[in-house]
Amino acid sequence: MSPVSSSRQLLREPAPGLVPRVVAWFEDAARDLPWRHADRTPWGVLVSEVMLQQTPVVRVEPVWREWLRRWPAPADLAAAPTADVLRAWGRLGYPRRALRLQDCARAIVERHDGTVPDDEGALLALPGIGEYTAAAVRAFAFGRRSVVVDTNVRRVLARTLGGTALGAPSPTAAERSLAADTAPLDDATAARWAAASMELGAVVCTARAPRCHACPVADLCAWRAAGHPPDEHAHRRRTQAWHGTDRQVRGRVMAALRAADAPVPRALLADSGPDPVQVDRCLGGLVEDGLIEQDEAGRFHFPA
DNA sequence: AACCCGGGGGC
DNA sequence: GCCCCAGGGTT
Repeated sequence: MSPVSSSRQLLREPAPGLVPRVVAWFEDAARDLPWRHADRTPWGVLVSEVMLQQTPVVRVEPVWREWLRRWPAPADLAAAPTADVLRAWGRLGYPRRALRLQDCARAIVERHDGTVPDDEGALLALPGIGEYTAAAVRAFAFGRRSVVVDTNVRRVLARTLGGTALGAPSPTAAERSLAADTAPLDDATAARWAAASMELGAVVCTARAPRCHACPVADLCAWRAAGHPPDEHAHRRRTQAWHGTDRQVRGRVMAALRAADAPVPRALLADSGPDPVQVDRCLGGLVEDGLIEQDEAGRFHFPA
């Protein structure tokens, strides 16, 4: 590296040492996850990223394995009965993701000849692929530079560089800018940094009980240096209600249909919630979302 | 920007 | 019981 590019790098880098040390730590500490194996495919990476949206790794892994066994390529999922797709999704949660993943597979077949695109714009245009997932697929499937800003990266940067316990309640332009400035310029290192910073947040720099003693950059962490001040946005974070909500009722309906091998009459779904009006509202919503259908006899089932 | 959308496990 | 989790889509 020339002196000129070296000084540029140093000036650009918010905290000298952060990136190389986290990347070096990752070389040893990386969890052995199937979508990281050498024989991974872009499709497998994409599927993992969609499943990992709001669902922890330990619950995704077995479903991912079975999923890739059954539908190893986008064309396979595109051709599958939607009922099979929703059953295979199981209890990962947010089942609309399963519908979007199948729509995504169909779009890949139609627009890209069955091959996962490596272009960020093309990825973003696919159903269920947002800013984070497009960047992640580019980095992890294709080894390309992209700025990955997930909840882990936001927390790691907030702590090490910002000196705060957590990021803002929702991602800000300042956070994206900081992440962009932190990401190395070359493809290979940027892709490693993306994976490494996420991993650090997932297993060491965790939200609840961070393991600072095991952190490769504890000595340069601004949050640790400041004495671990509490989250200044705590009063603004709303924890989502669960008991008695439509989401809980919808989940019970989906679980009942997964357990059934034939269309289910409305009467057998009554215990999905205490309030019949709410149950009907949720059934209507699930139909609206394309997650369930109603036959001539009024019984509910998954789409064919 | 705010809201909706599952489900489970750690503490 | 509370909080968090490799977010996306809609309004």
